[in-house]
Amino acid sequence: MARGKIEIKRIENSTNRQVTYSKRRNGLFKKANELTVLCDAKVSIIMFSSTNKLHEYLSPFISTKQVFDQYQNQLGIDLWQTHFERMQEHLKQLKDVNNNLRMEIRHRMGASLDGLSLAELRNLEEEMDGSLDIIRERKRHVIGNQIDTLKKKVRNSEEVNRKLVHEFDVRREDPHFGLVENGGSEYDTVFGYQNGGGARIFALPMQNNQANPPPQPLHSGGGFDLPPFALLE
Amino acid sequence: MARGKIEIKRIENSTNRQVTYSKRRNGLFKKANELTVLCDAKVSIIMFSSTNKLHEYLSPFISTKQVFDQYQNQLGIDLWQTHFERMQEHLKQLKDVNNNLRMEIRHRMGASLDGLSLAELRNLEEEMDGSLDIIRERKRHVIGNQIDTLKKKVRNSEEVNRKLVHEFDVRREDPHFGLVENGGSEYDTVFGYQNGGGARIFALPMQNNQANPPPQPLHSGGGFDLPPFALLE
DNA sequence: AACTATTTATAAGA
DNA sequence: TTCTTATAAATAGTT
Repeated sequence: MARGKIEIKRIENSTNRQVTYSKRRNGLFKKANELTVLCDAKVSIIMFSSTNKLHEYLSPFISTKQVFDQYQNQLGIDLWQTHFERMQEHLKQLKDVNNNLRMEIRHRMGASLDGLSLAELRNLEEEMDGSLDIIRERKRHVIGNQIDTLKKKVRNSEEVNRKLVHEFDVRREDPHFGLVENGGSEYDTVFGYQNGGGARIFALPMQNNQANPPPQPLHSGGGFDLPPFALLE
Repeated sequence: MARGKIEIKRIENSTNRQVTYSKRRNGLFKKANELTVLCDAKVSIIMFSSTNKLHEYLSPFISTKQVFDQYQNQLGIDLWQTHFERMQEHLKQLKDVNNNLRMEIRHRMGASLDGLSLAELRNLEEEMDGSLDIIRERKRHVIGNQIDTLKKKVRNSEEVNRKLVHEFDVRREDPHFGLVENGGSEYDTVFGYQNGGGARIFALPMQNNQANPPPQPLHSGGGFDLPPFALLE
């Protein structure tokens, strides 16, 4: 429209086309804006160049979403309808599955049995009978495990107790026991087992052998002043 | 832009505004179309007048939905995101519920019991035991009903049989029985009961009385030609 | 809706 | 890209 008329057909020169696109885009947006102001209208322009670059004009005080919602409203269409419908369908399916599952549970709880035929009732009974056997077996297994664990704990406890009683007896008969080098290591063994086994920590009845004074001071100030055989949590 | 410059601000005269809107809208759409052709671009213009009338321009060979999808793609946004997200959330919840229900059923089927504590196992066992009682009770009830129904059928059958035998006896003693007008209606009653009750169709155990020549001709054309005592499925 | 004086847009060139 | 400018196109106000 200047320096010569042009035919309205695709501009083959790519650079030219690009330039014209840019110029005319500005012109279009300017016109759109004038229209917005002069006529109090709402205008949304979305355009893509031949290289798919996006450009947008939007009248002030509105959003693209508003434009689109109003657009769909006035045309009475929903461009994303199928998408939503598919999700709705999915939701419905899940709800149905849900209801079926609930009904199955109800049956297994002995409720809503009115709709079941004799054959179905027999099936249900047999199946639940079998399941119950499995569950009882499992329960027995768990109980068995717990009993085993308790037995081990008891055995440990008895072992420790036995050794302590033995030490007690040895000392009573031999006041110089505390001087024997090997005496302590035995307790260490007990210790290690106790801790490594994850069992309760045992308050060691080790007398302070540092204070290893004259004849038999061991009993007076020794480790046996501790509360005897206390199991600490 | 002609016959005098105008200030770009809202046209207060409503008629004027309307006219200008119309003229400039045409101009805008024309420019948009030229741009589309010249530059091989895709343009979408959606506009609403001050009276909220909708007008749209769209380049050929594309759809408004395509424009919008591409628009959202390139901007990396989804204007309906929250809407979809809410549905997705709902879907997820339903799936979770579903999974929980399935797990509950699995437990009740004696599967996947490893995760259950002893207390839970005990609970499950007790509950299922109770449910099983209910189901067995129900089964007994259904069986009872069926037995009652069968008993009724048997009684009916016996009744029919008794009457037929009685008729047989009567006839044997009184060869002229067939001439009594009321004789047939009694059988109709029995017949009707049998069919209306949904029970098996009873092939009447009447011997082929055709071979009962001259004396009682009424029976020859009747319904008593059927094989004796056959129960039809 | 048509006309037209005038403004505005813009193609081509720099 | 931007500026310039001759010219085409758009359009405000009128009929």
